[in-house]
Amino acid sequence: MSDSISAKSASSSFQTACSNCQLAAICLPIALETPEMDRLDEIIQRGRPVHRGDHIFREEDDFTSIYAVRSGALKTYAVTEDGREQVTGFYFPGELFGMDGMGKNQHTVSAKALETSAICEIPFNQLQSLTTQISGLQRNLFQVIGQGINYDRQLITLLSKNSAEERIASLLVSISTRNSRRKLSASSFHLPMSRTDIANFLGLTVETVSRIFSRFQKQQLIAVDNKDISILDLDKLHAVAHGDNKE
Amino acid sequence: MSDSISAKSASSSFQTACSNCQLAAICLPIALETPEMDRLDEIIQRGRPVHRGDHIFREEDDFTSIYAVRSGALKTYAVTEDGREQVTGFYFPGELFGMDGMGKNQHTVSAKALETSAICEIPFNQLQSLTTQISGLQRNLFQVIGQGINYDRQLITLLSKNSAEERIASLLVSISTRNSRRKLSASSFHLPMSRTDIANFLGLTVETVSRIFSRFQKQQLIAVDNKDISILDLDKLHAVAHGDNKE
DNA sequence: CGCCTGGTTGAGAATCATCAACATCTGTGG
DNA sequence: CCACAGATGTTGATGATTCTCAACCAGGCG
Repeated sequence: MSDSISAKSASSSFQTACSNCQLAAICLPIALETPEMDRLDEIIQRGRPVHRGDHIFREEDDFTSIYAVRSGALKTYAVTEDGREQVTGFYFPGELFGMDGMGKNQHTVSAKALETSAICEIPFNQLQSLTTQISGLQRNLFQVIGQGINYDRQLITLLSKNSAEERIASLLVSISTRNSRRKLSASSFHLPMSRTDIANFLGLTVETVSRIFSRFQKQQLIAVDNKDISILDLDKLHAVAHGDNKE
Repeated sequence: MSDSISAKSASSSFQTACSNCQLAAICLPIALETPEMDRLDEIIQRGRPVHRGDHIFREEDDFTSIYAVRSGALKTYAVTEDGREQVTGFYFPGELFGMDGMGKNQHTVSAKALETSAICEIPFNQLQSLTTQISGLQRNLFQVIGQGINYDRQLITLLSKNSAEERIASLLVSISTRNSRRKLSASSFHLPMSRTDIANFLGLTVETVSRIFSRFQKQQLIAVDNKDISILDLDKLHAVAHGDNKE
């Protein structure tokens, strides 16, 4: 069900103008007037839907654009020198990615669709010149970038300080929170990524992830049906995520 | 010795214009013409030297400026909900910090001097308006920010994938590399931060850090004299950092 | 139908944390 | 200038968490 939406409705779902897009408030946390929105709209390119496994860009590709997820989900990852993969992020509708390319004018990670997805491409040069014309847009852009930096910092703390249980609880809470920002269910959702991806992202092994999912289920925190997750006790899960469940 | 420099020479060392600053190439990786450099110079504020333990800014302070290290060293850190500290970075001369505030217009970390240091403050609003006037500066700014993002991503990978030995070797290699960019010795340097800070930054305990320093010393990779480090075998240390020393 | 990928579960091993004792360094006041 | 206290660093013994190796199960696709 979730991947039939974007595939078919090419002219409705995926050609929506920013001014009609329900995600605009998430992508662009400032209120733009309609004429300004339209100018932004003009530079945004909406490609055909990408399918599971397709790349939006690859490591070392030239950095030309940043991207927003319209529907679906994807991951970014880098390949370490010894050939292992490091998943650096999961992205859901309304979220921006691709800023990793700003530093060297080349992407430092690859972006791959986890399921059929629709993507908005925002050419960076054009966005940059728009920022000089639309007041507040530059500030806004810095802000969005800054949020990405803060998110990374949180991940660093998570990896550096938290146990496997805490990491996994945090991820579930994070997905739940992001879902509710998009007016979707905070308690029941489908994980688009594999256990391997989750493990990789959180710096754990698949086995550990699997075990902890089972443990959480036994503790009545969540119900797991393969990739379908129901959060049964969000408060307690939140407590586990923050390590304040022990005392 | 290292902390008597900036304390005394208020008018020479610490009032140097950007155009005379040997670090300019590191701070601002574009070549600016002299008149442009001077305009940048005008907005940059050079405060009095800060001393060990002084804060440059604190978590939740308003975000007004980004900063460059002129001399000395500092760390950024956040305090987690349960009151523990998470060190998020160490900064050496020529390096920029403070971008963490862009996301919310408030700093999300605190910045504290590890030793007597001189800091350049660059008011962000003024920098932003300069970017509209000096061609290439905006691009440059994005680039510097992007480098910060890439650095964070590397840290994420380090924390997620690497053993304690690999993390510590990586940190030593990183400091060595950054030293040589500043034309200082890549093989012999003074660590400005405590073992506790190192451990915290790398997601380890002090004991583990201490043990691994000893181990590296036994293996003739480094010589440790308290906070003075000599790298005896950089190649091998590099190999340890990348985990390709085992086979 | 059977293969192959992805996920689960178990047993044993390894790494790193914890607890504890002790050494060293710093700086402060007598 | 020395003595002492507190902070910082080192080392050892023990234990917990997580990884590794291995077997097994389930589902999707040719």
